[in-house]
Amino acid sequence: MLEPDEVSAILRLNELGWGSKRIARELGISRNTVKEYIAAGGWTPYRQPQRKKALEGQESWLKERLRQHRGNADVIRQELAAEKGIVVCLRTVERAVQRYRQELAAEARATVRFETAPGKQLQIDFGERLVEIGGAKVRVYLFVATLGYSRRHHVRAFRNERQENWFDGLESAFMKFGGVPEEVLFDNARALVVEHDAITRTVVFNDKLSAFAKHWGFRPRACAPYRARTKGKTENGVGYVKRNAIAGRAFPSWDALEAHLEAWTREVADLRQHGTTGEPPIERFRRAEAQALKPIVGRPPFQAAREVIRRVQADCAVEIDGNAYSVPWRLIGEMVRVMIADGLVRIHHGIHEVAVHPICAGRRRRVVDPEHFAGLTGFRSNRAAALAGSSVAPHSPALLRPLGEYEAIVGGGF
DNA sequence: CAAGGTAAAGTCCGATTGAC
DNA sequence: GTCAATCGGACTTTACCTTG
Repeated sequence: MLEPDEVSAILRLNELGWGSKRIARELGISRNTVKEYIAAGGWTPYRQPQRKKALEGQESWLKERLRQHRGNADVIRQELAAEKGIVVCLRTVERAVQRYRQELAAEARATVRFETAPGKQLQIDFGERLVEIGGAKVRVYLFVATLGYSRRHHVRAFRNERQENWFDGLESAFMKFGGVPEEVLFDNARALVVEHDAITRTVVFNDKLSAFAKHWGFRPRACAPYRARTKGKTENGVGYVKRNAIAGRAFPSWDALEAHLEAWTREVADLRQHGTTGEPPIERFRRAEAQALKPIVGRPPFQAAREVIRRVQADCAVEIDGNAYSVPWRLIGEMVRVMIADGLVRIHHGIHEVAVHPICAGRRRRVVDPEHFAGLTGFRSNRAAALAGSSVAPHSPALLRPLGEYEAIVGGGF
């Protein structure tokens, strides 16, 4: 590649009538080169090698995946191979996405700097902690919901991290705040995630949560595990509760713990001068967030579509919300799936629906289908046989109710 | 065509960071 | 604290271009 002034020298000499051979000799370059530049009529910039870029045309795809995978280039490399059949080394992907990193980092900073809009987001976290209750160390699962704008907390204590407790906690938060936010951000939501792909880092919520979210009208979001905990969050809700409300305290009973959490939220957490907002959460909530939440007036609780697993008790029934619902007596001791929806309690054993009852509103009631006791006439003879020392059927029911009650039921039903 | 130049791709390695 | 994942700098190889 010649410099522009060398090329202009060629052209000048050519204009003077010099032959290409002479010019080449004079300038110490090849005749081919002289002829080429004369033909071209001047200096041409060096034509870049037309080497194909391995990731040519993938710019927007890369950008999107980079965002999706929170900056993990190796994941993108794997997806490139799997989805597009483009096999390149990690470094190549690194270089390709590098320019997008800055953009994403700037966005991340921006989302930290700019506060969440009122009513926009509720952040949920479950944390466990040993708490002294009644003199014993008890494992307590703390459910903490924090409104993004006002930073107002709602705290509940549970004995486990089961799905129904997530729902219970959320519903109680909606009740307390008097509304539903646009989205709910789940941190560490093991009980609610069906699929958590470690490679692609995608999260699939289970159907139940989807239904719950639809029922209440919020959008569920999983907090990405990638560095989300440390970046941007100045205060972790559960950590704050653990340090400030629980640490160093002992409680005489579970009820006392719950009462304390409630009072602490009201008298301490709601009133504190928040480090970032510089305002007590309760004031900020009343000023702007309360009216920004979607009202819940007239919405029934989600239990309209609940599902629980129960073991059939020895009295031929399963207990749901303090009431007992009968099932066929042969299922005593078996695990059954109970679906509570549309005013009905539907009980499944395996794939078979074995009982349907209307939901009982009260407490300590028994809802009985006499059919479930059909065949119990053999019960007395079994029992008599057992008493006589003969073999007993494996599922021979050990009924807790007085025999007379069953007889009355069976007699009344037939 | 061979030699040499350029830019992209690939390789290696140390530093950093998060999980434990 | 260790360990592993990840990133980016420095270097090497490869692909494509120009020149002699």
